Amino acid sequence: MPRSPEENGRIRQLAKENIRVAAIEVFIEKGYHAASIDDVAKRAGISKGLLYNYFSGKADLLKELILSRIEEIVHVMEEAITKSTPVEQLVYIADHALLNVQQKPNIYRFYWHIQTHPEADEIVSTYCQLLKDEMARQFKLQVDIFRRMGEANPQLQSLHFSTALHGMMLMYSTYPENFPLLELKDEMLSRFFKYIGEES
Amino acid sequence: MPRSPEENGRIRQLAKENIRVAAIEVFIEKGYHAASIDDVAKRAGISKGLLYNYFSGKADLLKELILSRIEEIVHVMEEAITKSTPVEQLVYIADHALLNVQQKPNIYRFYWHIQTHPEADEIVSTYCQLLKDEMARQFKLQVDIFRRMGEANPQLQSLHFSTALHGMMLMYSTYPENFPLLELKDEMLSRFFKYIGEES
Amino acid sequence: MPRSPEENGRIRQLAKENIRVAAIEVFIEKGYHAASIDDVAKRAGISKGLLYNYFSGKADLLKELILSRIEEIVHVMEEAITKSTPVEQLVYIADHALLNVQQKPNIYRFYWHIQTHPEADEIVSTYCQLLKDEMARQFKLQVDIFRRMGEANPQLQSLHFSTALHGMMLMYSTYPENFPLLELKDEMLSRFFKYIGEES
Amino acid sequence: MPRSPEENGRIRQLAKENIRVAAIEVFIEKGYHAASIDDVAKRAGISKGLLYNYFSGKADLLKELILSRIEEIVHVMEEAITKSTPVEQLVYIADHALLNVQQKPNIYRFYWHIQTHPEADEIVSTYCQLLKDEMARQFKLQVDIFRRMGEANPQLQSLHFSTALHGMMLMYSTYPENFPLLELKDEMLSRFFKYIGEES
DNA sequence: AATGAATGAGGTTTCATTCAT
DNA sequence: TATGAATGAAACCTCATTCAT
Repeated sequence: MPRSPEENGRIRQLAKENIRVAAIEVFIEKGYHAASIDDVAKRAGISKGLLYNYFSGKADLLKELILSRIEEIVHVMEEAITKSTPVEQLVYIADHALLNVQQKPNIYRFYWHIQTHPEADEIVSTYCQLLKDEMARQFKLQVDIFRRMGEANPQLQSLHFSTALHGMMLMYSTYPENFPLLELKDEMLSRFFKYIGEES
Repeated sequence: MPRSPEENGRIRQLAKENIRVAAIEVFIEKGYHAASIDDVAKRAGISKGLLYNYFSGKADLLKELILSRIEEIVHVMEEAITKSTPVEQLVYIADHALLNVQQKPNIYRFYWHIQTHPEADEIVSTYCQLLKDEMARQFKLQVDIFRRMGEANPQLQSLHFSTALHGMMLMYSTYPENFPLLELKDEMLSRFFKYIGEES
Repeated sequence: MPRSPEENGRIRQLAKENIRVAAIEVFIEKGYHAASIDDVAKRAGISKGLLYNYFSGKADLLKELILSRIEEIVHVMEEAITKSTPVEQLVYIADHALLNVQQKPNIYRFYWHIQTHPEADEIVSTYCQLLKDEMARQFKLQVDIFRRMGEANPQLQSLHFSTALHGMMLMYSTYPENFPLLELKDEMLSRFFKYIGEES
Repeated sequence: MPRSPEENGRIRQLAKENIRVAAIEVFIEKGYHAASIDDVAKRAGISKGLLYNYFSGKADLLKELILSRIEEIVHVMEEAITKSTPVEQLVYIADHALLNVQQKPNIYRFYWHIQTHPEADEIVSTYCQLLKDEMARQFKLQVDIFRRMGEANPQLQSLHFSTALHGMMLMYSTYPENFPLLELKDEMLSRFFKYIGEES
């Protein structure tokens, strides 16, 4: 008696998730290019063949990871703009970004790594561009926040804010030991808002 | 009439430099992993075999590039500390860093990429660590500069300065189009030093 | 209410026939080697697993197709010898062969292809040999027909007849466009029998 | 001291020829699709890698074989039309074709095999088409010969001639044992020309 | 010093076949 | 009877590296 289609669908979803988790682990450890499909399959505890049942290749695997990443990014911004004041919105963005890099520095590092890599592979290139585009879109929203704060040059302020944030994230993810992330955040926010955030 | 040993050494150095230049070009275009030795040799206008005469392998090539990079970094700091005041020293550091990323964004990008994911073997990993170590050493020197400025928390200020700088460099090298690098630098420096740099 | 054994057998036969039809279609389109079991199963509208319920593998599938082909060939000759005169018998053979290649040039092509290159394993090779043997047996029967016509060298005449026929079939199946199959047949038959066939 | 470019060129030509010979042997034995690159390399006594140094893949290998085949075909027709009378020209064509199939039945079989195969591979498809095209072009030249003989329907006569010839070649190459090739040829030529060829 | 022919390990991908359900 | 998830062997291809010349 065959499995029901729903049961099969469930199995597929679990298997794909399992592979995605394995893939990001391996990609983080070895880098996307140095990682082999076999590495990923072994980590996921399955055969290479099965991996190809779910993903059409290494590029497809990366594509799906990037799409997930994009969703996360979108989600954060959506949450941020529900806050009531511009300052709170920016603080939320900063908090979230730093919390994220603190909890998973390697993931932040990995996506930046991917984004800074010259890409021979058409498909990967395309999806990396999507990620860049989404970050650009998010940046525009952040400019709006600064505009609502009445800044004279919201574009520049927003850029300043983002570079400061990414600078921290980058350095934290590269040198996570003894990095005074919270102090630095407070320092930065106080410079921006003459105000010291007391939240997490 | 055989060449003198010194002459031979000089020729050898020129040949190696030629290959190094070709290598970084190719690595930047394709990425270290995707670049082939043959690509590098062709770019340098020599045969694969001859390349192996100068470098013991692909990893060795990358190693030497990293060592060159370290030398550059050391050199910049050495220049910086010849300036007479701490502010001038920091301004020199910032100017130099930004000028550098502006002229060769891909080189900055490439080394950061390499540094955050030593995709190659053990030996490259070791030399990447050297690069990190050098950057850490340089950071300590920068802390001293801030200390000489009489800052209460020179460590934090220095970190703040570096993160801001690297944030800019990172974002500029990723999105070079329409990036107001100089404006942003002025904005940053003015916040740091209540002062707007009028240099280059 | 369980089905009777006969009913089961009949259903099984229908299922196998369905798969056979799908298989020859796919084999003709992609070639035996390039065709996948999954292609065949999809074309038949069933799952891979079920296909293995009816056929023990890809080679077995081809084997059964060859056996069907042999049956067809036997059948044609059986029909032919019911005709009353040798000439009618030969005309029937020629008509049938050419009608067949005209309607299904690809099938003729496929079996000739298979026969001239048993690309598969031992077992398929064996069954290809059966097909060759059957064609040899049929050839002998055709020699008898020529003998009954009183030909001095029936063997040679029969061979001449067959080569002419297969030459036409081969060329028609390879270049089906604008091929004057019927004219050519008339030309050939008239040379053989001083007679022009007026049938379809 | 490096080899001179000419020496290298010579080595390359020898190596390519060696591989071509190995390839056609293996393709004949196993069929193009069932043959693996490794089979060919082993037969040629070289590594897979070297094979890829000379040919960009299996399809490229076949391409070159087909191009050689086309050259041969062109050459035969060029020779034929140097003969003084149409009959001599046709006799030359027939003799040459049959001599060829007699000496290398497998090669004739192989190229027909290739030509009758549905081809997924774009490049192979293209070059097979070239072969077909060349055969079509040659056919036109043959029609001219029949026209010069004053035939009422040279097109049909030429087609008849070709189908008869290919029929023989096909059957001989499939059943080489005890095949009365020469007798059959004489039979055919005498029917065409009321004349029995006394040559080779 | 200089070449590129040659190797072989390792990577990606496909697919016939098995098997739990 | 029926499904498709799962396997693994084998195919194609690339490229760092070696070596005869």
